[in-house]
Formats: sequence, structure tokens, C-alpha cells
Amino acid sequence: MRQSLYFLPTLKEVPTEAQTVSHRLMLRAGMVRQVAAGIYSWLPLGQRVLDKIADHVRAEQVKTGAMEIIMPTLQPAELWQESGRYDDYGKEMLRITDRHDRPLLYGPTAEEVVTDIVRNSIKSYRSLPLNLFQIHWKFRDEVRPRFGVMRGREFLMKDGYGFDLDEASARFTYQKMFVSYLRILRNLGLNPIPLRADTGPIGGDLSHEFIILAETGESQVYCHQNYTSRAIPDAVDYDDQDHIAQIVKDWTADYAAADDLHNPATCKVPDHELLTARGIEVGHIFYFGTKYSTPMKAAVSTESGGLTNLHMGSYGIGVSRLVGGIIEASHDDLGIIWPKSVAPFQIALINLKAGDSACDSAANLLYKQLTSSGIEVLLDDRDERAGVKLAEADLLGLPLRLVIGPKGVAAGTIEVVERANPSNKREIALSDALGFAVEWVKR
RNA sequence: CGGAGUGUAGCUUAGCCUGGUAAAGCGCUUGCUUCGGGAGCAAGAGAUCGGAGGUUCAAAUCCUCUCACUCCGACCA
Repeated sequence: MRQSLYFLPTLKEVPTEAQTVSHRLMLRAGMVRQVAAGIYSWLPLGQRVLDKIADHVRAEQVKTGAMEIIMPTLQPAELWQESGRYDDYGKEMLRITDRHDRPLLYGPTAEEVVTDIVRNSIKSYRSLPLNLFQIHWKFRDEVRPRFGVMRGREFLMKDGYGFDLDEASARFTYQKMFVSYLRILRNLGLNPIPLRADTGPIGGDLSHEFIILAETGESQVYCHQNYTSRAIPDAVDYDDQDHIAQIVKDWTADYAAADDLHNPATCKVPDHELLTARGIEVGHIFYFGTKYSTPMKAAVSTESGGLTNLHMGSYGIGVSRLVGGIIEASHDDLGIIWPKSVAPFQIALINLKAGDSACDSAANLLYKQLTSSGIEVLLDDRDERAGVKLAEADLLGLPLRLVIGPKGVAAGTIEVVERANPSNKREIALSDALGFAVEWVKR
């Protein structure tokens, strides 16, 4: 993408409304604009990051056997009356009335809708297990939206729903999701920590939340320091029940709790091994048995010919929240530092002197070569001063920066620097740049 | 929902207390000079001062109501 043609309205100064680091950087980097409290428009750069994260989520979820669907944002109140949550959910649920005075709601989650789909379509234990997910917008009318996209009212979430014949099978599904969530977050360049959690309004008896550490996190976390270095297997066989159970066991062996469940009296971790930090909740998984299937009569016939209610779990990852969360966890004074896996572009190719024919032709050639190698490049071909371009490149935080300037071009060199490692700036031969960049991106 | 604040040009803000021709920096447009870390000079465009009432000869400024946004707390992917 040529920056001269790209819609990328960056800001030099910070809008007053933004108090949180990630919110400021997202506004300044032209990723989002606020439309109303807790409601945002995503501009091209932000949209790309959202897509990247969704792709990671999708890829890893599909490996577990889950299937992507998409359900409506507006749901009929009837379904929620059936489950009993219509009255329980409270003011966070945005209730709407259509022209026929029929009560609707903007879905804050979709247990009811998905249960309705499944109960109408699945009649036999032979069709189980079934795991359906969507990546879609939710609305929760938070009393107090804040922290930019991290606590919006409208947010993009991956919500998945598992349907199993019995508790044992449902627990296996839960464990697969547990492992899948670790993998997803790791693939996004994050260090996840699973915490035992309260089940909240969704209900149920088994729940973990996944948090990532960041100074500005909303919750206080107490966990064994092992969590910051524990390995997540690269090769996971989601069909192997023992293998999956073992990973979950490893990852739940050590103490980890948010402040609501932390009890210094019962916490056995010695002080020097206890990590006390702030965290951002980015995922939450629940097993809640037949909480919905019973009132909504979602049952299948069993092998012996009877009927049994489905055992269910729900599995959420805050996709839009992750954008803010990743920035909270990865930035410096100058701007964002994107992990390679979610960066909106892999490479910032900067033509320091647009208009200079030698620079232009070197930049254009390399841009075309990189692009046709399948690499996402943002070419800064704007007629701006060098300082402006470099400062904006810092702000945008693309992982690898290639700088073409008149001096370098004359000497046949190009400057290379990683955003995450600015002191390691070096010149390489212009002729090696393509090969270097392709290798670097692959790495 | 309780408490505290803020609304003036695209962004950051001054002016408000003590009423009297709406101001600056950044950004934007044009020209010249500059040109490897957010340039300089010059000339422009851009604001019914969140909205509605009221007081007054006169309201960004004072009063009343209202809307929006932000922050702290309780709640949440």
C-alpha cells in the first residue's frame, strides 16, 4: 500500500478524550475514531489488525473441530424469556422495539440463538459433539465505557458454543478450548495466564479467564511466576484426550487468581515466587452443563433410546479488546510496537526523499518486489520531510523498517531496523534487501 | 447508578472570575526557501464558542434547563 493513497489520518496531538495509552495510540495512529461513548469506527489500519487477530482465532479454532457460523446481532426477546435471562440480564442489555412493537435486543452474547439453532437441527447423539463459533459484534450497554476499545459498548468478539452429549465429553471440549485459547494468545505474541474464574451471569460451574499482563490492566492478578515462562506446545493433537488433558493440567497446576478469588491466607506460593501484576482479561471460557438446554428443551435421543439434555459450554475471546490489549502490552514512548503476527503491515518501507529520482526508483522497485513476494508493505512515498516520516513510522509501529535515502542509494545501501529493537540499526546492500526482508518476515 | 470534571476551528488550548469587534500553536491550501528525526518565511481558508431558554443596550463570559464526553467508584469479553 502506498501511504500517499492510504486513508491514514494520524494525529500529532492527543485528543483530550483519550486517557489510556492504547486509546491514545490508536487515535493517533489513525486506527479508530470514536463515534459515541464506547462506540468506535475502525479505519483501514485498525480494520487490518482486527482481521489479523480474527484470522488467528479462526485458524486455531478450526483445528479443534469448531465451525464458524454467523448469527444476527439483533435477537428476539422470546428466546431470552425462554432461557430466563431476559429479566436477569439487566440494563446492560440493549432492548429495542421494532415497528410491530415486538421486543428485540442487540445480542450481548448468543447462547439462546445458538441453542435454538441446535435444538431445531440436532436430534441424535450421533450428531455430537458440535462446536459452533462466530466472530461478530456484540453490544453491552456498559454503565461506564472506558479505555478506548478495551471497554467499549460495542465490541468484536469470538463467541463459541460447545454442545456435547454428557459432562465428560463437554469437559473434553472445555479442555480443547482451554488449549486452543492458550495457542491463540501465544500466536498473537502474548503471554496468557489462565485464572480460575467466577462464572458470572452466564452461569455454570467451571470457568477460566485468560488474561495478559499489562501495567494498565483492570484486574489485579496473583500467580506463580512460572506462568510467565511456561511452554505451550506447537504441535497440538486436539483429538488426543490425554494430551489435551495433560496440557490443561500443566497450565492449572500452579496458583493463579484474580483479586476477587485471591486469598493471601490460602495462597501457598512463597512471596518470592508470587507474581503480583495487573492484567487485562481477553478471553473467558465456561462449562455450564444443561443451564440453557433444560429450559430451552435442547435434547437429543441417546444410544439407548431415551432423551437427554445437551451439555454446553461457551467460549469467548474479545477480538477488539485484544487490539487495545496488545498495544498496552507492546508500545514505547514513540508509539506502537506490533508483534509480527498482528501487524497491519509487516514492513514500513520509507522513501526518505520522495521526488528524488534515484530514491523513487529504488523504493518503487523494492516495493513491487516485496509486494509480489506476498509481503504486506506500507510504502511511505509521501512528499514529507524525513523527520515526519520517521516519527510516524515509530507511531505506527510496523515490525520491520526499511529506509531508503539519497545517501544510501548513492552508496547502494538501505537502512534496516526492527521496531522492537531500535538500537540494532544497520545498513545492508540494497541488492540484498529483498532477500533479507523475505527471510525476516518468514522467521 | 453514586461522586468529580470538561464542552471555543480537524487537533491542543487561551479568553470566562471582572459581560463590550472570538485568539494562538499544530494541521490544511498557495508560493518561495529548506530537506536523514515532527522546518522557516509570506499569504490564505477554516468557529452561529455543545444546545435551548433567560438577564442585559450588549453574553463564549452571568442565571436556568438540557445534551454530550471524560475521570474516580460498584459491574464486565
